[in-house]
Amino acid sequence: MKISTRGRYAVMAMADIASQQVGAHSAGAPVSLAVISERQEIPLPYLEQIFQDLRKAGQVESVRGPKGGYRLSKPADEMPIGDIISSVDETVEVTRCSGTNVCLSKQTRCLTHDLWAELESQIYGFLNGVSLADVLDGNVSVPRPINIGQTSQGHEVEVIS
Amino acid sequence: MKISTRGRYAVMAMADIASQQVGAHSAGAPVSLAVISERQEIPLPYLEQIFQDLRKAGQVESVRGPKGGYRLSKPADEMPIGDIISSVDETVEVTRCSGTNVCLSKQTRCLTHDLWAELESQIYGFLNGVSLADVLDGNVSVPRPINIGQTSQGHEVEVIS
DNA sequence: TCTATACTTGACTAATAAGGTCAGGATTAT
DNA sequence: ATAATCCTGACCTTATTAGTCAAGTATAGA
Repeated sequence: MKISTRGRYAVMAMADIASQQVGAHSAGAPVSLAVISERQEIPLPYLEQIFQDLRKAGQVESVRGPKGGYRLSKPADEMPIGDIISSVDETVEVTRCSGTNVCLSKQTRCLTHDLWAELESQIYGFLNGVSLADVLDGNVSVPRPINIGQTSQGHEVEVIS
Repeated sequence: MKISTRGRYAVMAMADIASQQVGAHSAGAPVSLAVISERQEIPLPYLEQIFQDLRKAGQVESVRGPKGGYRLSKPADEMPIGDIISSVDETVEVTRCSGTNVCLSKQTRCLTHDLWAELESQIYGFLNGVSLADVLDGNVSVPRPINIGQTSQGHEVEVIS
């Protein structure tokens, strides 16, 4: 399992823009892709591609012409990382019998299905619980789920303190 | 981001074996790959490949010859899904400057690094908190992290009850 | 002992997706 | 005008995934 460069680059670039903006305001001079490309070491044409997705998803606003560039469409603390990634990365893929196709019988195959669905939900939950501002503040770690319910005997969830 | 078929197939196959075993015992007749292949609709030669990994990682024991097959090396409730996936899937990949190479300067680029590291940790945490027995029992959903600490202003973590 | 059933090994191939490039066009500040 | 930008879509190259193949080796049972 791995994270695509598109998703990573998108977050890096958005963080770059956010770091250029004064305070939490989304105003200020737009940041050009040429500059981001150089600072973050991302190929310019690839960035252009990625920013089309971000723009279409409403994450950024573009300003054309000289001195143009992009700025965030919202303050960084109202911008969950999950939204950024969803904008450029097509969803988290899961199983064969996924999506609309609901499995009728509770067979082994589809029991595992629930597992992937829950994993997907966990990932989205995490990514949507972290904002771009959190990333800039280095404020990213999240308390581990507390084990309220039953776990099968013998298998303990490790809680890191 | 997506889950490879290797990882999925491994869990499906392990769940298949576990479902054939009486109770939580790891004893009982070994299950042949031919049977798993048919039940789970996984190509036999591909399964053979996957099971070599599982065996080398100590997740299963093999019995050769007629009436042979594989059985779990441990009771299903002592077998975290994370271990199964790690056995066949090489690790969760993260960033460019990952692994041993620690970033010295706290630049934008490496701030995002912390994010991916934490995501990885979350994923492993989830997968290791669910056992094969949990999957068979349909007992997979996990309480959402409780928001103890500070969140940046304006962005609220949604808690599903 | 023979044979069929199974696991074992490792090289090979085909399909897909990821990652990135290119050529040009549209807009606008100066 | 012109240069700096964004905008669009097709294209290419490479790595990975997914799967195949061709040989083995071990062993239960007739």
